[in-house]
Amino acid sequence: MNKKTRTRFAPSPTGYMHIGNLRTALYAYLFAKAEKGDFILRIEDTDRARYVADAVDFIQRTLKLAHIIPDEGPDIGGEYGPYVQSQRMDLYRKYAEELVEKGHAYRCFCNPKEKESGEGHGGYDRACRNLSREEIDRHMENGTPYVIRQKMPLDGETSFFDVLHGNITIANEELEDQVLLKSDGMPTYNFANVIDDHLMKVTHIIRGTEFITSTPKHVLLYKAFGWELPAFIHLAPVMGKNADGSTSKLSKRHGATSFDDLTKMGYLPEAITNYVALLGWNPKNTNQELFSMEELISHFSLEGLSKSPAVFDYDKLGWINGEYFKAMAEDAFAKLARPFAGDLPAHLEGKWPYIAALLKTRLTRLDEIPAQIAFLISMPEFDSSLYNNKRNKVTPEKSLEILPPVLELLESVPETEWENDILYAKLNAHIEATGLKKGLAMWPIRISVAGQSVTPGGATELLYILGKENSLQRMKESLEHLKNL
RNA sequence: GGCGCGUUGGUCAAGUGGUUAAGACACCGCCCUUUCACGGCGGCUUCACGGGUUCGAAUCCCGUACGCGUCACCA
Repeated sequence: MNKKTRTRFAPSPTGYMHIGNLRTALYAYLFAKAEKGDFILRIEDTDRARYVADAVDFIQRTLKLAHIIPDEGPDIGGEYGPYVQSQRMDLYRKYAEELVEKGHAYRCFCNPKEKESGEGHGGYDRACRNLSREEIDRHMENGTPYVIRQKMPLDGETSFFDVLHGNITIANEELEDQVLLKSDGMPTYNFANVIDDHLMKVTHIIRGTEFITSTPKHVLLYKAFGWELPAFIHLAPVMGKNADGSTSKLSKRHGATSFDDLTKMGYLPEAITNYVALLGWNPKNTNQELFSMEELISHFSLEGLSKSPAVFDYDKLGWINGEYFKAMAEDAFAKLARPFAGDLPAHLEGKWPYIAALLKTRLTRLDEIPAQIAFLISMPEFDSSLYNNKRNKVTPEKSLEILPPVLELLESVPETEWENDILYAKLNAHIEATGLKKGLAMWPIRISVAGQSVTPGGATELLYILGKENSLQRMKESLEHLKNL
């Protein structure tokens, strides 16, 4: 029987879930679940200087929102805890000492500030490899601060197999004697990572491509301990598009790049996850693009991962988000969208479900709502050129003929019958009686009450939303403007 | 600069020696239509370049260019 698949997401606590990190977490999660394995969350907080309070909490909340659920982690526990590296310091020291004992590492008492500039890795660090027993003891007795460095082979090469990239080989002389244990007793990423992945029985390491060149160092560590190597999967970065058309690794200057930012703009967590999954991965044997988390899991495979960078595209995210809106039930959408509409006058508040239904198929994200409904709250200034419409052969002059009788008709409609269907039926009857084209008559009506050419909903829908009094008032004022041309 | 990784349309991408080189977003056009949207139909634009190998190459090999990563007591 094969070993149970175990993957992990190992962020440092920065209080910010970059979309690239989220994607890494998602792939690790999807793979683990596709293989019926475990996904674990581990916090890599070994850099005291960069620690951000509450960041762990933030990470957990974000993963939960994105439906990426760890099987083991800081708040969940598990067999291989603790899952926060700062709580595992004794472990790292023990293993570092073991390496020193075996001759794969050594204490280095050099002060980095003394490092000669421009000499590459050949200078200060390796000198300590040859310290005599007496010199080491003397330093220890004096309490000289030290770090533990990995003793790299000086020749030969180290290679490893990457699932995406195949065999990768790097000459050992390129590898410097990296620090394993810092002078404050904390391990470095490159050390803690190996220890924890082994101890936590991680079988597949899924992480960013920035770690590809340090992987040989990790491999050497595994070998020094005599541990079995996990599988490596190095993901290409997520890029952002720059103003000049070039691309670079997605960062804040490209706009919203955190999961949090995106949800605040009105992208659904499910839509974000769906889109992000497709940014660098494609399912085999299907052109499907809309996936629930369950479908993502059932379709996921490492073969679908792309090894070249992918550019984050807000247009496509918007399309997917829109598809999610369309798939929603009307009442659920109305409820979800309401907070984005801001304060509404009472007469609009009551009609929110109706308004939301019209908005549902027209949105790419929820924060577009205020701009879409602003005209309902107050009549915009508009130019009479809006009465021109070539398809329906409408002109301002024509409108001036059409509007007065319509106004008269609408005034006769009782408040109680002021509903879309009734209004439509009455207007339609009038239109047929006068021999007008439907589009020709509806256009000026809509413009006269909306003051803009593009609106959510047609003429009668807007009349209904605005209400009789408001509609007629707007129409009268518009008519006055038209007469004064 | 050394080393490593990458390169199919504007973007995401399928493709694993023989295809009219899928599909999606965006864009454009048409249809539908009480505007827009939705929906339907159609169009535009691609294998970075140069050499090989082969009957045949987007697919294999070698260069070149470009991009990215890395060279920390950061992860």
